Amino acid sequence: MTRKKIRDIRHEEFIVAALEATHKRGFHAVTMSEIAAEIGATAASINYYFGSKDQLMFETMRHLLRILGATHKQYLDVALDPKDRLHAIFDAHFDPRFFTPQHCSFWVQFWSAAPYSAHLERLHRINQSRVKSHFRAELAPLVPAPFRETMRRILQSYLDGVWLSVAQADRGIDPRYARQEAGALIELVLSAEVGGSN
Amino acid sequence: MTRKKIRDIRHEEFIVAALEATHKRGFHAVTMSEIAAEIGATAASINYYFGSKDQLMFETMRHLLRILGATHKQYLDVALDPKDRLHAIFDAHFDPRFFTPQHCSFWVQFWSAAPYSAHLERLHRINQSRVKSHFRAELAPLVPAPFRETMRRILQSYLDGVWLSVAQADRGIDPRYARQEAGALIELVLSAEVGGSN
DNA sequence: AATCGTTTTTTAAATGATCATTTAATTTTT
DNA sequence: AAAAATTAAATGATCATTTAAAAAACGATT
Repeated sequence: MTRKKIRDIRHEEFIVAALEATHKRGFHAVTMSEIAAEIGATAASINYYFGSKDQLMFETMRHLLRILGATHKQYLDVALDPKDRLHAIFDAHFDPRFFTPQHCSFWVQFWSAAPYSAHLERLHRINQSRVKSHFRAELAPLVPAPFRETMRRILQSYLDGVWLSVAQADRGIDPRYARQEAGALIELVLSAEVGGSN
Repeated sequence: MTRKKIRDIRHEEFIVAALEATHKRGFHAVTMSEIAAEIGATAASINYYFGSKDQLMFETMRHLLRILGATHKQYLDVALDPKDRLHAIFDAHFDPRFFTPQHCSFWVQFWSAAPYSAHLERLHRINQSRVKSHFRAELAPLVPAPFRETMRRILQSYLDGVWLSVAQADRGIDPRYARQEAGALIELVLSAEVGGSN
């Protein structure tokens, strides 16, 4: 049953290689040869399979988005109440599979390059609005309408900021700690009505 | 009294040009010629004044850090109580002079490239710990010790995340709105003790 | 299982383009 | 006239991508 086509195997391998090599050398500095060398292959075969360097990077990001989506789904499936569902967003982003300098640094560098490529920008917009609508949906039963949008922005900016910091800290951050901290912020946000307008 | 040396004038001009051109074309994509063209000069003169492209980028970031520091100082000078002082950090980062796609996008791209250059990394570390210690100092009289470090991280990640989002939104965000939102987060953080441990 | 032709995969080398940087000469300022 | 500032052109290096050939995998036929 190991009927996997070579094509699919290579696809997977080169994407992993792209993540690794990019983390080592930087999104723009990394060369085709370096990526290929990561799996003992040659630059030309990247083009054979992906057509171009840009396309490889694009597919690599799509791969990250796919596993992020799947992970999020897993957490949603076991969420019991609205608060769990809100936690699920952070749990997914802070899942050990993702929450590594490798992924976060690819992520940050990719997005910071996005505004300069229609191709990448589109992917960014799609992902951004996906996350946005998830946050909105989960916050709806938890936070009264007047504050809701503000709280969403706060949570979302915080989330981005944490990834940014992981991208820069080469030792990474313990996922458990990140979740705990996110939990603290969620508690704050949910107590907003109580805190009132000081 | 216009005794400004040509050297200083060009320095200033090229830094502005670097910001503008980088915003248009991206940190890595932008070329020396494009930056020079921004002020009707030629690539060679950038090297005459700065020695290299990297050095120009480095100086440009130092310039941003300088005016951020000066702006922060201004706000601190009129702060009356600890809460004002905490606000001052956000007021500085969200000052109209800074809070533009141009600055934020240079900022984000620069930092995302920082881990790959000892030169840039050093600058990053210095700035990072500067901001960290400011946050710590301002939070000290406001938040009890057990929560303090968590709150600091939340605020700091949030701050980074907002800049990231401005870098990507090409129309920018109204500074007044950003400050208001930061104010809301500060209120949440300061009410933490009340909210207690749920 | 061995052979041979076909297709797929891989590579080494060639191509071509882009740039940062250097150099040497020119223009401008002092 | 000397020094400073500027530039056009040359240099040299780096890469992504293309090309053409080699190697490996495959499959049908003995």
